[in-house]
Amino acid sequence: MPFTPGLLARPALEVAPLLLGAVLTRGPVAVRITEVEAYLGEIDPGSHAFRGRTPRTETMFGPSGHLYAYFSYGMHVCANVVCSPEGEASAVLLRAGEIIAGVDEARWRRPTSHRDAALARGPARLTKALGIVLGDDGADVSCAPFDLELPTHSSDFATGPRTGVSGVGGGARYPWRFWVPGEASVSPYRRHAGRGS
DNA sequence: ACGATGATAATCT
DNA sequence: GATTATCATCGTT
Repeated sequence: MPFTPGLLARPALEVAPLLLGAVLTRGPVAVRITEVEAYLGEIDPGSHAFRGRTPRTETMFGPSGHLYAYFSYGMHVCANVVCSPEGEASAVLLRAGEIIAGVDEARWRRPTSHRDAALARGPARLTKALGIVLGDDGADVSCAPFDLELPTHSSDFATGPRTGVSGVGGGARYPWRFWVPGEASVSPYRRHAGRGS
């Protein structure tokens, strides 16, 4: 029994700090999570689920403990851990982590990364290093090839504005990014949120 | 170190 | 047809 499933059946804002320091395994590769973002679904303008249930966001409305994987910017896959009971769309985006097992495999998948600290620094890099693909959407994180180990006690963490979220959902209004201070694998803060003009 | 830009396709309007 | 929860690369300080 890797963890108590009930722990994830709570709002994303409560689950997010629990996932810092957690270890997510997929096959031979494992990462220790160091940076996440909370998305609260229908009340959150920055969430995919803000405008209700669609085919893409279906798993976000499903039971907690499953993976919400989506395709982004034409070439990237990002992964969330679904939170809250079934029917409530709430999830935590895995933004960065440190590879602690299967480093060789991760290096092979990410040949452009020349430092190990950058192997899983960024949401799309993390999924690439773990080998998560769009087909993993809806997978149970407690079943093979996945495994999730939550830390026994929560570690220190910092919070700040979410990255890459444009419009009302971004900025200081929703400081729902959580990270482990002083971690080399945490992505640098980007202030520029929107594009154009 | 930092900022601008192109790549590239699913999803939604 | 517009938008996007991004990354790598190339330019300038």
